[in-house]
Amino acid sequence: MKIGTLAKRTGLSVHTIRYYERIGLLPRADRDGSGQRDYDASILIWIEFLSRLKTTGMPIREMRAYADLRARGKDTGPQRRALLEAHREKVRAHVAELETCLLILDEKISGYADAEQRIPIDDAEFPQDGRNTTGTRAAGAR
Amino acid sequence: MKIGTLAKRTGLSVHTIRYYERIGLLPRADRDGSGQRDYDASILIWIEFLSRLKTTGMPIREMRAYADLRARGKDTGPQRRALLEAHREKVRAHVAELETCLLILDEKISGYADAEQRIPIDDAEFPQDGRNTTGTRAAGAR
DNA sequence: TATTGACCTGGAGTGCACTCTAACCCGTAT
DNA sequence: ATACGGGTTAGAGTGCACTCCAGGTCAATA
Repeated sequence: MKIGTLAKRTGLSVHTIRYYERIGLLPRADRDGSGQRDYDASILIWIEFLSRLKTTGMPIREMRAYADLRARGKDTGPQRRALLEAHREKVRAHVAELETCLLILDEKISGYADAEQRIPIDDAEFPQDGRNTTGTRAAGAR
Repeated sequence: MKIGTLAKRTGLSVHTIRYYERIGLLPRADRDGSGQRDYDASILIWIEFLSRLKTTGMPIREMRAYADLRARGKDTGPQRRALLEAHREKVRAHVAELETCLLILDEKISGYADAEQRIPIDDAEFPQDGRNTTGTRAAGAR
């Protein structure tokens, strides 16, 4: 598989794929006869996992640390596990924080909803912005 | 309250507070006799809310849009509400994504844990290369 | 009086994670 | 034969969100 295909399959740009290789997130790719990168399907799994790490907010330098351990292969299992466990805790903490923020957002939104309730469509007395309040008699007040 | 105090109370740096004012996230602060910013306690609530938005991943330009609506005051309630509702959906979606990632992390970590289980402390023998050939019995030959 | 520490401004610098450019090469289709 | 649609490199540029610096003012303390 060539780099363009890989890009399509992963959602990364070809630029990003080359960038990831340059910084060591992806292993140096095999080349075909004319020097072009030729990927094995197995790379898809690795990239997908990297994307998960990215989604969960892991910075690139940490992904690189993980990638480096993986490249060293044997005996680095415990370290990789420790790294992922530490990361998992951070993600859990972040999720908890987000849940709290969601509650606060809910409250704030309810506050606005209530305000809209208390002052019905009736606030036609600030016409200037022309917010067409749902088309209900545009020719109204004033 | 002066900027240093506010910084301490909010966890922002004084640099950041001035930066936020410059870009319009914070209202222009009142000044005391000698031109120094003098904050009213009410700013704490606004900053706390901004921090929530930030925690939930809202980019600064969007916080600014919200701050601008707020500054315009009257009649912008519905727009502010819409903005927050849209944001809330993004946050919910992100949380869901994180939950999925957590499951995958769990699996990955279990995988490493299992591997450590299968090869106890016994692998003090470093078989130099190649795939472990797991046969190193040590524990339960499987 | 001199020093200290906190404040002020405009503007430069930083780190991250891409993203793009210039100038090149290669194989296929018209 | 040449145009095109890929690929290659080193290196420059971008956008975000700060973060810091130089050079200054001001009030209080040693």
